[in-house]
Amino acid sequence: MSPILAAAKSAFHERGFHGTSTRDIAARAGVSLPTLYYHHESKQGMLVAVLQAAMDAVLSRVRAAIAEADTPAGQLSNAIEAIVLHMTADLELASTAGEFRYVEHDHPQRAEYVALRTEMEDLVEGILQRGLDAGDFHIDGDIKETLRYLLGACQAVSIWYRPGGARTPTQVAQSYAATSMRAVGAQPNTSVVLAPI
Amino acid sequence: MSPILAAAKSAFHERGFHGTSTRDIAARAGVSLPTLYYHHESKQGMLVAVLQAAMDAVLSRVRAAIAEADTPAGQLSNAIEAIVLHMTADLELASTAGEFRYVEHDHPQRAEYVALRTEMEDLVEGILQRGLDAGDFHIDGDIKETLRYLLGACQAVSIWYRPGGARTPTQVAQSYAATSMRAVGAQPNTSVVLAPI
Amino acid sequence: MSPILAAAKSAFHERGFHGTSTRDIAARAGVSLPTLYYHHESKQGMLVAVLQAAMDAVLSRVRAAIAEADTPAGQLSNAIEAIVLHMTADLELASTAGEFRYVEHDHPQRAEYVALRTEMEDLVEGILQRGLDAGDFHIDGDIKETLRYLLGACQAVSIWYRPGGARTPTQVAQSYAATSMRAVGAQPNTSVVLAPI
Amino acid sequence: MSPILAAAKSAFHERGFHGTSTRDIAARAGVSLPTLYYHHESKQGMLVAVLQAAMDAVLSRVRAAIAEADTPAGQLSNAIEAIVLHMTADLELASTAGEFRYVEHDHPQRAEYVALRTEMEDLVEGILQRGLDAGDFHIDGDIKETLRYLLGACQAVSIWYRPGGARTPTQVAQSYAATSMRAVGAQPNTSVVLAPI
DNA sequence: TATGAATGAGCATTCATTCAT
DNA sequence: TATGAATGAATGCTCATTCAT
Repeated sequence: MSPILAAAKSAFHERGFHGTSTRDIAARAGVSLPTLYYHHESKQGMLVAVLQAAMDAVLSRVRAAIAEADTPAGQLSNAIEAIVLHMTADLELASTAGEFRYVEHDHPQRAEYVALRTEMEDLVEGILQRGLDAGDFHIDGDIKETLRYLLGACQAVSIWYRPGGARTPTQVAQSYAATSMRAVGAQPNTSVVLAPI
Repeated sequence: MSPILAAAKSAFHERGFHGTSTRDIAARAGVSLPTLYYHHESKQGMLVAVLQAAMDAVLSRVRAAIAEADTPAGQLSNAIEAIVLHMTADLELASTAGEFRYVEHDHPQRAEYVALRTEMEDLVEGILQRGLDAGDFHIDGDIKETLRYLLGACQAVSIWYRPGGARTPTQVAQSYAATSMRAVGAQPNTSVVLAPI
Repeated sequence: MSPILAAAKSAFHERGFHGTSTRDIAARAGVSLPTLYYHHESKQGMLVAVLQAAMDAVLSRVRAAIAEADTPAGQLSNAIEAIVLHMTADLELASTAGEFRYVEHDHPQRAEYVALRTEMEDLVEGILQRGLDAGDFHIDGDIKETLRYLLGACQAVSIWYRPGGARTPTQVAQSYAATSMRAVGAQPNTSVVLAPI
Repeated sequence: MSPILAAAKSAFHERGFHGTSTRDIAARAGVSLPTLYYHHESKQGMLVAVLQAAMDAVLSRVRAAIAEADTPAGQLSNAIEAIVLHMTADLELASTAGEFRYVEHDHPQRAEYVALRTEMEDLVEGILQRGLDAGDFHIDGDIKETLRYLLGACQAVSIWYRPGGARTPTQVAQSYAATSMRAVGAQPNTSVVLAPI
């Protein structure tokens, strides 16, 4: 990630998209204002670039995490761990996801980002579905609602987690995975532990 | 809630605090710009007023929901339902909670808001503690982590929920309550159903 | 004309629309920059307002000038005098007509301005037509081409005329009227002299 | 004319000097921005170069047009035709003359340009003077005023003329020449017809 | 000859806020 | 209570120009 995008990421994390000025970003990146525009179309373009980097990162981690297990329970546990580890590994990056709402509807890369996000949601939904079909999971209510419940809990990690706190990323990830397993009526999976990012 | 605060609430929901201009708010409220300042100290003052209204609402509902049950399981189920119903009852109001981070640290009412929020977290944490002590709940990991897991899942409702969707507020609330019960290793509570807000 | 529009008129005259900054205008008007925007939509809005004032002025003068004569020759002579007097009376105002090309095609008032301009052209063209029909005028070539020839000569006055020069506005106007009469093959009209503006 | 100057000419025609950015010019010319500065001192330098090319073109045509006739009437008619043909032959080139006002007063080539323009004006003024002396022309008012009248009418051609319209360049030129002859009280000259450029 | 990368200065416009009424 | 009018400061962005390569 370029110094400019790293600066944008950091600024968006601290102040939000609309609370961040392009001068903020330039100062953090140690470049002049016009240099920002030599490398990026607009402030919104920087946001989209950061969002895509974040989504690329989490998506590839989730894919890998799923591939490392062969039961729905193992896959869900691994996926939740991967998502939480993504959150804690780069809080600034992960937290910008909430700023997606400020991307204009007709932005060229918006649909692309949504497609990636949908792909990730579909990956987890697929696990849920297979776990239900196999009788490994037991939920009531809508499968999509359960999906949102799980992903919502994980998303919130970026709100409260601070590095150097009482719990390590690995501890948080394992705890969230175990809680998620219970939430879908499965036995907690303890066999595989993902390495911290 | 005054027309001005209702306008602010709506604007903050749609565009975020920094994305909302005072002209936005005045136009939505149908008043002139200076009228805003007759009733409120600043834009930030309007945000704080909205946040407090939201916290007052959810806190009183959660208190009432807890009082209606006498077991940790029943209380937790009711509390989750209350929180989710609060989210769905006034999406615009509930969603502004995320804008709290933009309240300046030395704002007079900031501590007050934090105290209310802490009170609500403590209420739910107390339920968890009593449920664990009684052997009704079974979690691993930190109790505060579990608390954040549950509240994070609920908070996210304001991100994806849209009125008029496939699921009614009551359905969502019951589904979230049931999932939360499983998440803490308790039997789903089906006896009490809160009325929609 | 408001101080702001007078400032804009003067600045557009000296530096052209694109060469004029809104700070130029504000400084000339003795107001702050935002005050400009309290009274006008945009820089372009100020240009349009100035253009319309100019067109209103010349159109009403031309209408009156035509009404004061009852032969095509007298009307043409008077109309040319009126146009030239308009040019010399407020050089800054008249010279902005050339900036019309920078008004965006979809500007709300653009069509309105064009309509007024067309009305003025039609007034003069009508005189030409009646003079030709009556045998008072003798041209070869297209009537519209002759119209453009006459109006083009008059328009150029704003390029070279400077107040306080060797010739008074009245002298210029009479000279232009006489030359125009010859250009359309009519006898110079010497009976009526318009008062200077 | 180099691709860069051709691009500048076209851009200045469409948007004016101040409305044209160097990026506009570079993009039209298909070169990078610094390449512009390898070939030209500044944006203003490009304007001056275009202006000189235009003046060189019209001046040589007018000189030749005058040389082809031996009476003031013939010379004036030919000169007007030459000027109008110059306008219609390269509208973009001719129309930039109006941007001369944006050349800074101390620009090295400014005086040179003014000298050429004065030479052209003097050529036509000389014709007028000789025609008056010979009793071929009859004007009232100032000779310089008549000069400006004629040149102003011609200059305006670049404002309204569009290639492919109802009238050919030759028709316009002849019509303008004939009108100009009448304007100076001379008989229209029909003997010599300049070839279109 | 050409250009990728950079920048100080400036652009039109909007910001939250105030004040006289 | 309310607002027309105003503004200092900042906004996102572009300008003409330069420099190292």
